[in-house]
Amino acid sequence: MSHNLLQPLTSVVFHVLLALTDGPAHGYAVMRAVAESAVGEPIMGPSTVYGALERLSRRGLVGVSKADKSQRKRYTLTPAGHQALWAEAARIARLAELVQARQLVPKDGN
Amino acid sequence: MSHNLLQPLTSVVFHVLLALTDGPAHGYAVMRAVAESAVGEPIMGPSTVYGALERLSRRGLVGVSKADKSQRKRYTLTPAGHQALWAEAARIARLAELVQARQLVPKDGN
DNA sequence: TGACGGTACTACCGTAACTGAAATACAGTT
DNA sequence: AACTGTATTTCAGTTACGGTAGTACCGTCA
Repeated sequence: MSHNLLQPLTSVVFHVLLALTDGPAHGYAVMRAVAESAVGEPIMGPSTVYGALERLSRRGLVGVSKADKSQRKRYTLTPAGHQALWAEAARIARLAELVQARQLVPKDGN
Repeated sequence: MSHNLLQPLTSVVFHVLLALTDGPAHGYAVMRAVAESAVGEPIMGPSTVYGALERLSRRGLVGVSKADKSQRKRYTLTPAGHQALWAEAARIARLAELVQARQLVPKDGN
């Protein structure tokens, strides 16, 4: 139960959460992971990724903690975050099916 | 060629374009189709759907024409719109694969 | 005929989210 | 000391979404 009212996730948010499934990481590492998993989509600058991380922590989908004495922060996927990502994955799977059902073709030429 | 810089599409936009693959329709019909294909997602009111239609027509992804003497408008999927939907479908398929690769599980219990 | 419900669209406004550009800071190399 | 790469922050701008509400037209049924 408890339908997250956070659906659907935006692209940045999705990629950020996905990146954190590999384990905790600091922002810059998340940024690189996102850049990698979001190839083909418009490039997301620092403000986009860090902004998403901040909003996600406010919502409790990721946890933050100061890593060491450095300026770094450590971001972790919370259970709620994992759950939200899972829900989004399910949504995406549904969309993929919808598309299949329409037998969409890639616009003749090209 | 000509990578649409419109990626990724928002949920409303996706569902609106998808609805129009069945052929031209007027706004209210699109609204109902969207409500149907977007079950599980937060309900989209008139302003959301009509707003999306307006933005899409400005971008040339849908065409508009006054249907008959009534207040109705007829919305059509343009080639560009079809192409954008196709691109989004491809993106979604990629995301689905990404998720699979992580072997994401639905949060133990539940 | 006049109230009512369903169709069809429009207007307005607040808010949250994204994005670009740029600044800061620190570490290691050359 | 200059430079490159890591790591984060700030700020300002735009857009889009979503709520609420209002207009208008049509058929029907009492």
